[in-house]
Amino acid sequence: MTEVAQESPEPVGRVARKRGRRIQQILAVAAELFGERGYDAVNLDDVAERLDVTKGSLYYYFASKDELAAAAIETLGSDWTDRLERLPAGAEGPPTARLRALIREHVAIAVREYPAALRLFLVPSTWPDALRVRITELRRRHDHVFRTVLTEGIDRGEFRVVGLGSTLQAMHAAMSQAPLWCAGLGEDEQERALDELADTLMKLVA
Amino acid sequence: MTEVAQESPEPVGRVARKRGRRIQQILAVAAELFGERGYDAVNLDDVAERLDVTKGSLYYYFASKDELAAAAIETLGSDWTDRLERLPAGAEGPPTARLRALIREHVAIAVREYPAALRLFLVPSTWPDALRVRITELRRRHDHVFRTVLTEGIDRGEFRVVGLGSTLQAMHAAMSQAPLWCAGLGEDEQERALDELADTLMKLVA
DNA sequence: CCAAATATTGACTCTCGGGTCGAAGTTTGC
DNA sequence: GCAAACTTCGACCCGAGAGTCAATATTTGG
Repeated sequence: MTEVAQESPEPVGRVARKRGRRIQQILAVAAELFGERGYDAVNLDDVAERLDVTKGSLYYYFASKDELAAAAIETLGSDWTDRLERLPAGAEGPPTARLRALIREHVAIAVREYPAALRLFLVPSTWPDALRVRITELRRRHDHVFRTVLTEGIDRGEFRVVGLGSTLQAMHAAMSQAPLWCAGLGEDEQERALDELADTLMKLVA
Repeated sequence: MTEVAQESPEPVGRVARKRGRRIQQILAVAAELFGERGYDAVNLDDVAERLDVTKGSLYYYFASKDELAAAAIETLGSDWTDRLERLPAGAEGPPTARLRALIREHVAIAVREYPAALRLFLVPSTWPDALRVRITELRRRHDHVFRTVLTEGIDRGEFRVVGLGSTLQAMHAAMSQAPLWCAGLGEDEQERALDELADTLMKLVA
């Protein structure tokens, strides 16, 4: 269901691996474009062209635009979410330090390596229904990471929040829009901007 | 340039007024749809259908989809922005009270009466170039309102912020996503949610 | 080296939706 | 009541882009 159009009795030889690599190449390009432009504005000829291939080839691997987009979002989003979940910052130590590091690293990674991914969260309604479900799931996972640290900090008395919901909502919102905010800044300015943003968001739990 | 397709030597009689009303009706529907779905996903047949009219009629008043969308955004956005700029909360009094009221009222109005408008700010890149300019201008005006109160509060020593930029960015981001957050809540819950959000955002300047 | 499996092509179809326009219907002002 | 102005209709054109497919090229394993 996740990616390939044809389902074969999965022969795991050289061939299958090559096929897998090709799919990864396609997904990488697709993810970039879908993230940049949104669903409607991407056309498959463009995707194909970037791969020096024709549209027909895409349909050899994916049954439809929807399926390609779904798979692309899947990789884009889950790579990124996996990474968030495994951030050492999220692991242990006092909640204050953890949260600060979590915010800072998460945003840095997002802005640098997945500038497109955050778009997914901004206007879910522009994506086909099937994709929205996946997006919601990803969002839930992100939420969970931050919620965990937050509740722990609150329990320990390190954090004082007005409300868990609004705090999470404000944090996610601000982080989602960070790439937009950072767009057009130089390396250093960007670093400083992200530091500032992280510090600002920490005030929400101060 | 703003709205009508044909430019006449503006006869300001009954006819012109009627025409004006019709245009307003069209814009109201268009604004709602464009705000809800974004530019691409709206098709003019849908807009026409909601008005119990055919597409041809729309083209009698507007030269193109772009122009209709531009005019729709114009009304949607400028009504809303005018209102923000004129909020009594923004006028005088101690910055703390003003900012809190400003946030609270602004979000309430946005969620209740302009649920679609905020979408404009979320992903500007999905709109045609001409519209992006207008959107940017609106955003600037919103920014200005909050920036004014913030700087005053800082000068007076009432506010302590990490940085003006990141504070504004975080506030705008959170407010922009409020409708998404409030979607599906009942009247009362919504009120409480918005109160909570406003209080949470006040922590950014505490 | 050859046949079978795999991958790619490019020309094709088809639908959707923006945009046009002359004819028909309605309103206005005299 | 009637001509002129204004408004609406709906059939039509057209380009863009999703999706198809038989033919062709390439790779693989024996």
